[in-house]
Amino acid sequence: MASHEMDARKERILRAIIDDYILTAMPVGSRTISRKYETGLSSATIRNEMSDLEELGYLAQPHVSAGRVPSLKAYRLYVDELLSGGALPQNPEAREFFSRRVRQVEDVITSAAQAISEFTRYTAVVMMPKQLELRVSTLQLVPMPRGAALLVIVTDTGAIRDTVIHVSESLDGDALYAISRMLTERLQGRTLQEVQEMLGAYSRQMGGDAQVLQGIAELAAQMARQSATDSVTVGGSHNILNYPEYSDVEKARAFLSVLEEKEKLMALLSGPDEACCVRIGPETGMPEMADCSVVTVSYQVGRGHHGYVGVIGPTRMPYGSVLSALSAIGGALTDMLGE
Amino acid sequence: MASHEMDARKERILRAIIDDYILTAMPVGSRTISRKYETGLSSATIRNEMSDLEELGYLAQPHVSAGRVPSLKAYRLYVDELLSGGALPQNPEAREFFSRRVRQVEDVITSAAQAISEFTRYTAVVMMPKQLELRVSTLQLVPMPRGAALLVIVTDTGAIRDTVIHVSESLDGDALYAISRMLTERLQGRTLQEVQEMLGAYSRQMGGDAQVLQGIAELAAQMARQSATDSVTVGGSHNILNYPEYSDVEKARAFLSVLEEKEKLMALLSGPDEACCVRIGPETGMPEMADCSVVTVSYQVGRGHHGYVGVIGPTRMPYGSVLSALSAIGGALTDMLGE
DNA sequence: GTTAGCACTCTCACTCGTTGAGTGCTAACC
DNA sequence: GGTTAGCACTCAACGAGTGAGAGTGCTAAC
Repeated sequence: MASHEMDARKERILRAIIDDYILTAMPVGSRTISRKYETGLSSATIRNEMSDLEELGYLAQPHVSAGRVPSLKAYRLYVDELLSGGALPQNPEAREFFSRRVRQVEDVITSAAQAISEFTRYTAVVMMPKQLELRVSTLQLVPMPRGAALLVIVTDTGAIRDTVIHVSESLDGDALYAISRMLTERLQGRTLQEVQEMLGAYSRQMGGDAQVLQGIAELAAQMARQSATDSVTVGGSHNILNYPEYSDVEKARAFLSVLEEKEKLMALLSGPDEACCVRIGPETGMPEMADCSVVTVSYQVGRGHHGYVGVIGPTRMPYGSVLSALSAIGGALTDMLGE
Repeated sequence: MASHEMDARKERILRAIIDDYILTAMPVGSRTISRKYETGLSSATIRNEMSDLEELGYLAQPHVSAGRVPSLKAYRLYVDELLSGGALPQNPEAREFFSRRVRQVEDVITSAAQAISEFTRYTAVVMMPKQLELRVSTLQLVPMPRGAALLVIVTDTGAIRDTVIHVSESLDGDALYAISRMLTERLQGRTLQEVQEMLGAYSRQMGGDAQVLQGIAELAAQMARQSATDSVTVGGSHNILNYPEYSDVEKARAFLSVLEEKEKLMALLSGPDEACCVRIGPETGMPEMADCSVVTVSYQVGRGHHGYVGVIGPTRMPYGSVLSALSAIGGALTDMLGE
């Protein structure tokens, strides 16, 4: 049974089949391999090898007289080789794609998702870990025309959130600054939860500026809510329509509807502790994604926390280039958010 | 030839056909009308009327033994009646859908697009008119941890933009406020263009805070760029997959790719001076949208300027409910942005 | 003016050959 | 023993042919 073990030639052939299938999305025949890929072997020999590879579980036939299609096990092997091969191919291009305006953490995340999806032509997902116990660092009111003011809350982690509130028209910039100072002094270092609680007490003391206090309370509540849950962003969701495996509208719709369920998305992305992770088909642990692959790369944000950037697409995916694009963006995110 | 003119009964039948077609997307037969809609007429009579309606150009037959399908002319009549019928049906629900967080103009726009698409289940597009000559109202630096500061620019129209810049760690909140005051004093009332020009001069005078000035210049440039062009946002783009007319992936892709071209989108939306506008098929003036309809409602923003909210979908569309949803959101937008 | 009845048309779904790609196997070859 | 040529075989994809069903148009009766 010597021929039923993997050898170098089998691996070469298998790789050629995977490459061709990734390219064409069509079952690959023995003739194709012997001609398009310079193996120096005839189609008959390739056929024998393919037959062995099928028995080994690396190939499958959609039907008897079609070519072969790589199995999940084949993708797994391919990816493992890719990952064990040490450093991923660098990809400065991908990084270049990601040089957008950067406003606050959320913007970084969405730009990253956009950049990845544009670059890879797949659907990109970026996830931010939840941040509990956010503490207020600064609280400031910026004057706006017509009795409005922009309330800005900055946390110790650098998260920014703001909202427009109405204030008495008699308050000028200096007055607003004085209020800001006072508020910052009292609220600095408090968690968002504490802020909400404290405002109840204050509102009795200083009835006049109830509007301001209410605005703060609302914004703090909103920030707390948002930061307490992991947040996740999708980019390029309709890129899947470019791939023949989704030429059935129903499939495309099923795919897109999963993307709208944040919980599922997060389940898809998070989990692994490794820097890179490729989950193929059922490995995603989600039945409805049984013929998709998820490639994720983690990035550092703050001390020890980490988020994930990922790509979701058909199992037939150029894992190498996707991984290198992802790790480029992951690196950029670590640089920007890691400190 | 009396029977070849439109009469009340023909209109009633036509309306029933349109309603049924909007509901089912299937050619409507005479029997269906005589049974599902309480006309008190037999299918044969309906058939005669349908034949007349076809001759009048309101109906078409995909093939001889299929039912009838409303023509563009029929939709046009239907919509015209709807519009001339005076006030649109109010739609408080739609307005409720649109009660989200509101940060700055852009956020309002995107929330509006989201709300409309979620409510109507069609693709929504919202457009903001360009705002030239934006003048600085306030400019403020908000302290952030670790030598960073949030630079906020507020314009006279209430547009807000911010960015994180690096500043000397020695500057505390009061120092930043002092700088903010100084900057506001000098730049208030200037247009964004002027601000950019003036900063060149300043940077020579006060070398120390070159970073701050550069940050301002960049942000001003960005604001100017963004506000000088009309901006447009899409929501619920993949809602079209819900409709059988797009069960062909190629059509869906063509549709989605138009949505990505901002210029085309703007051409689709803008134009009419009326408050409501329904363009059916070729009336959109865009060949690739020949079997889509575009429904737009305008809203006021600032003095005289107006933007548009719209829905894009198949010609078979419940124009009535779409219009009322749009005008509800349009009203809300006018309230929020109009002043 | 309205309706019942009937012949007619055309799509849709299904079946049935035909075609062609690709395999598996065997026998010859190096 | 490994490699290759040749050939029979299989099965999806395509096209033509067929029957059923939906819906019409027309005519004649009410």
